[in-house]
Amino acid sequence: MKKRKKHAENIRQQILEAAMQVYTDRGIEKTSIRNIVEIIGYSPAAVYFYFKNKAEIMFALHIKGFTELKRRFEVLHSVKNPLERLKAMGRAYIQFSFDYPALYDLMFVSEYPMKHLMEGNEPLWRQGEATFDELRQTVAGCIRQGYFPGHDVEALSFLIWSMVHGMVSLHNSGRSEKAQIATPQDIVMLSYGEFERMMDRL
Amino acid sequence: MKKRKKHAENIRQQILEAAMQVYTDRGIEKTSIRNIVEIIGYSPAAVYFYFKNKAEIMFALHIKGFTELKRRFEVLHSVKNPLERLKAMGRAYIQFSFDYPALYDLMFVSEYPMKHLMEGNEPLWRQGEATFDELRQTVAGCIRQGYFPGHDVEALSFLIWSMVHGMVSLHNSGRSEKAQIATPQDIVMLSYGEFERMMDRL
DNA sequence: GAACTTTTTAAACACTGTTCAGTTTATCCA
DNA sequence: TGGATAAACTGAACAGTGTTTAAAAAGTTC
Repeated sequence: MKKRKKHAENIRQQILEAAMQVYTDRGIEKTSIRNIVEIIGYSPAAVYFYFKNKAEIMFALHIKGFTELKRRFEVLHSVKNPLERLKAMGRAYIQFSFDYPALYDLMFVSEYPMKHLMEGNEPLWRQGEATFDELRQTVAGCIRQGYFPGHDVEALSFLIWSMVHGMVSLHNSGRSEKAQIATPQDIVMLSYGEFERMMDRL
Repeated sequence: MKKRKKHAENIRQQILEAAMQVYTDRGIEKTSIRNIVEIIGYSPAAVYFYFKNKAEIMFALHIKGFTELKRRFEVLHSVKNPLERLKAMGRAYIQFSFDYPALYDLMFVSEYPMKHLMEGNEPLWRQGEATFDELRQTVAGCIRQGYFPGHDVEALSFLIWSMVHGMVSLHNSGRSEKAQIATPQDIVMLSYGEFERMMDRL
């Protein structure tokens, strides 16, 4: 019967929803198997029928993050000028990190999802690669239209990603408070503005 | 008697040395109080006579990292041209992260040391601020000599720090493997080279 | 209704950071 | 030197963690 499969998938989703709830509301420290299952009224051992281990749960959560980020990027396909689209992607990326700081951490900082990948046979970070490819395509588009002369697509793409990730993760971990201008979020936006102007003159 | 104080300081250092050993050799996961004290033959409860909690131990460890980084930066004071010094600082920063990946994580990624700061009365991240100020001074020197016209010292400094931190932390967490050129370390060095050329034309 | 399979759980294991009531050890003063 | 006082240290426990295992409950099939 396929009712079984449907039920199993249902419980799986319930576990993930509860996990997401605990994780975003109470943080990584409080995200324990026992705290997750108490929401849906199951025993701790039950989750091991649906997931291999905690790393797989965290991995599944990090995929949900990528789904949302991808959605935000797709809207920007309407921006035809590749440089403008590139800038907008950066702003969208930063805004995503402001909206979902915990999720961002899971996607781009935490060891947990990567740990799960290493446990598998092929350590391919598909979600990360797809997102990076979106960036790479846009940078390639810029170069095709004459922007960034003399720069390498691969290295430049990684540079741009590192740029925004660096700002966002320093801010996220409470390490951006030393710049004396305005709020910590502002230093991120201001510095990104500086970077946009850098790109203009690249 | 001051023999007491000396003894106490001695044990404190022994704990920190053992902690550093476990942390760098076996990773953050295995860095437990019990694993630390078994090296020096003490009971787990003993460390709470010398440290408030584990966060304080990790904080002390992260300071040792800053001491080494500062040492590497100080050598570069001999480089008189500020732009050249800035570039060299970036390379030194990256090299430091390659040499001590676990320590780097503690200094610029991990929540642990920041948690300890929050527990204190004044959450001032002195080590981070001092290092950032070194960067700020160099950037200011560049601007004084006519480099980076029209750019803001504060925002540009944060941008540069974010740039190298982003590359390094993405690489450190195993998320830089998607670029198809050479080894993961190479993509960091290549992208940084790209950034150096960007700065030249800023 | 019996046989069989899928799902769920209670209980335990080996860990973790931390606390607390004692015990041992060292220092000080008479 | 002996006894009081303070410092240093420990064993045992608490509450928590991820995970495994055997057994029980529930659902499906004949």
